[in-house]
Amino acid sequence: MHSLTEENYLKAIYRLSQSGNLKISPTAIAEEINVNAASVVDMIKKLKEKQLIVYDKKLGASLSDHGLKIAIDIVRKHRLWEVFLLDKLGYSWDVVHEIAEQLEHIKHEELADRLDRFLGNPEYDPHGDPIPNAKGEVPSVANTLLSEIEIGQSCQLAAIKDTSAVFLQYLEQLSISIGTRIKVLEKIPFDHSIVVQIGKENKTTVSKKLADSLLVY
Amino acid sequence: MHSLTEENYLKAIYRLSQSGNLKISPTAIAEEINVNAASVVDMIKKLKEKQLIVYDKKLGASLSDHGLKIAIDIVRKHRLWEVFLLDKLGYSWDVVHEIAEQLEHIKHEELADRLDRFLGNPEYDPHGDPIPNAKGEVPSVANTLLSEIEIGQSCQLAAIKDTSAVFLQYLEQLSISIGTRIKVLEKIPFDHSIVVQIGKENKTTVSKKLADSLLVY
DNA sequence: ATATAATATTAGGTAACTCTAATTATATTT
DNA sequence: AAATATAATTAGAGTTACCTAATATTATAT
Repeated sequence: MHSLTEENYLKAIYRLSQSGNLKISPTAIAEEINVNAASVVDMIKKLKEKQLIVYDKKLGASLSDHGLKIAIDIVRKHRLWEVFLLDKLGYSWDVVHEIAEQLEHIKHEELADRLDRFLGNPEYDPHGDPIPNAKGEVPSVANTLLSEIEIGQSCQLAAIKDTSAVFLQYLEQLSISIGTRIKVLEKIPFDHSIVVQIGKENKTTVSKKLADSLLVY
Repeated sequence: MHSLTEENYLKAIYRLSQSGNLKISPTAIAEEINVNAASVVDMIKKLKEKQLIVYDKKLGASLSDHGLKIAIDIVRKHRLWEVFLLDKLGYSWDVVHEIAEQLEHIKHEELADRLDRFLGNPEYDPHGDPIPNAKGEVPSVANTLLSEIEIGQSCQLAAIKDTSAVFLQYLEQLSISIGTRIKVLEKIPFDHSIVVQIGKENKTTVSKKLADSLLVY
């Protein structure tokens, strides 16, 4: 069996690889989970011995088949619990993540499947992230940023690239949630700010940084 | 903050005191949570320093006000999660306990209250144990054993005193669950076995040991 | 190509929780 | 009351996961 800490390292490596990180270095992992790089080196050694990852100083770390399976399983549970907390317990977007960080480590073979069925087999979590199915297959995901949408075009929010509380609270303030229709009205050359219309609301200006955190289709 | 391990020790002390244990000794705690008595002595020292328990070699351990509050909170969460697992996820009686052992340690102020509301504010868990409310008040509980019921009398199962899988599976086999009506038909002097009628079924003989594990009203 | 900066690694240590074995204290028998 | 059994405690050590500080390696810039 693998410990909670091991699971968190595997998840971190998975997330880094998903966000297109070419080389997953000890420092990158250290930043991801807020530990010292020296600790990461220790854990890399351990996970390598357990054959959950492959590590090469040049190429960085990557998950083995077994490691990937575990990581996807954690992510699946994390996202299912998020749906539960939001849909069933009425939690708000921005709190859900930290509780799911704890719930994802609850162990029981049937648990994820039962939860999945209970929630109506959702494909995406409250942040728009795809929920892997029981086989570990991951639904496809939008890969266009709001910042890439042309002037005059409309799109819908599919997912977000940041889950920090400040970010989620700001989205709430802007009345933006998954599925919200956004029309790009103008792009400011000076700082790449974008003037948008959110749903049926009046127009607002959002920063490049925000537009780079929103995935749309 | 208190660790998962500390919570488990507090819960153990609470459970021992609830089951009418006069003196809660290191050995008693050690047996309750399957650790070595020497480890318990260490932890007692720690919990005493944190003022979560009071300990006296003669009188044994007991919870302080603060310790009691924490213990009741854990028990509350444990039992609410049990209801969730049984009612919502369709788990069977005998599995529910071990998963709730993990879930009870999930931390978030509002969690227990939200779960409670979602489940419809249940007063008893699947084993018939009372669920403390948000204020820490514990609903009253039956305290008559099936073995104490007179011949000819009927009663209903209120709660059980054992949560082991073998016990729960045997109950299931006998079609006994919380609320089941049981009539005492005969008592065998030789070994104190009891002949009972379970619900509308034919009569069955159950051992003294079983009759001592069933709380009725 | 060398100096400088950044990263990776090793060495040594700490905290939490566990254990076994040895010791001391308390009960129970005889 | 002495002998014996049981329980409580202390001492010493192991494991996991973390840290800091020192060193080695690799990349970047001049």
